Amino acid sequence: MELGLTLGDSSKPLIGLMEKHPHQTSKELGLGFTTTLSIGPNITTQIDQLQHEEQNTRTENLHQLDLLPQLSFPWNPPQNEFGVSSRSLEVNVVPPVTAVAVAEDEAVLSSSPNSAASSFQMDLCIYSRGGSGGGGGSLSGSGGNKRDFSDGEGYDQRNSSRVSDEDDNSVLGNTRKKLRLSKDQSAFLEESFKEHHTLNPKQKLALAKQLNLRPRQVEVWFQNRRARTKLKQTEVDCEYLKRCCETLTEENRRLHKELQELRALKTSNPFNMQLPATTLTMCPSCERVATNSTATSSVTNNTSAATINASNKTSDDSTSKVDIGFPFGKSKFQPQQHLELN
DNA sequence: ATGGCGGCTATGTTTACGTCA
DNA sequence: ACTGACGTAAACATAGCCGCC
Repeated sequence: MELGLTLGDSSKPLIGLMEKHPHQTSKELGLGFTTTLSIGPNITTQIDQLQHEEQNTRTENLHQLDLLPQLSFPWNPPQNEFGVSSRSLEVNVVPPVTAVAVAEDEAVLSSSPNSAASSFQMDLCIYSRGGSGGGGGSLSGSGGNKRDFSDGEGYDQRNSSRVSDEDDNSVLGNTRKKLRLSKDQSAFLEESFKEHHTLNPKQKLALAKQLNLRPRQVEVWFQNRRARTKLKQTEVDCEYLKRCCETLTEENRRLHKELQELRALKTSNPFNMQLPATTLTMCPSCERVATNSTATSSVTNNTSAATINASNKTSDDSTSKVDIGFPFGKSKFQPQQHLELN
């Protein structure tokens, strides 16, 4: 049984839900049981890896490593006079005026009537969204949004797209033009995302420069990427828990059935129940009495004939009763010692 | 100590775009 | 070729947290 995450985030194939929600009870998570589950022989290794990686991640976060300059990607674009990659990207190339603005760290747009920026401002008039803050660049309609695009990024996008769409003469009014990132750009961002899931401002600027994008675009891409990763991980977790639940239900059903059979056997032929004492074991973790077949083996051992301690020869129910009911809620119970799913 | 401010992230929503029947 | 449904991803909106002053 293999559960994998395939969204370019293979570094974290499986994250235990409990680890991710250390302060939430299983009930809050909607699980209805408190267990640490183990599926497949590799789960411990995976968790160890994840813990190790998480530690690394924490270390990264603590030191805020600026890894970008050291990154070596399949292609390392040469720089043009703007300090911007001159590699030709198929789409979404920021026009020179925007590139300059990026290179100058989102410089305030020139108001010179003859400059390219002036036409840019004209485009702003076309593309400013109605009722969203006006031409000042602020998109905070309700005052709750403190991000007011003071760097003008949000409008660069419309400008660049407008320039690229001038040929088709499409007047889009209040609609925003959205451009797909090129494969190279996406791949580069993915590589960077593998290195670190968040960017500090320096890294953001460096990435934007290298990819010929605006810092805001890089920022948004990382936001969306994190969201996608989380969504995917949630789906994986849900599927994982669903399978665990199914397995545990089946195990519970099987054990109840086994218990019934034992009781029936005991009732019908009490003298044949005198069996060696060694067949009864105590689970070291949950301190519950269990038979050998369940305490040391796997749930796949369906045909095991559970035995009852021979010391209970008297057939006294109070002493010979074997509680095989699944011990949900036992805090010490660690199913990974009992369950192995194939 | 406290409040305002700016920067950041997480999360949810909107919307443009690509694909496919 | 055209079209509508649908999925995806870029962009946006909002709330909350944190550090700084």
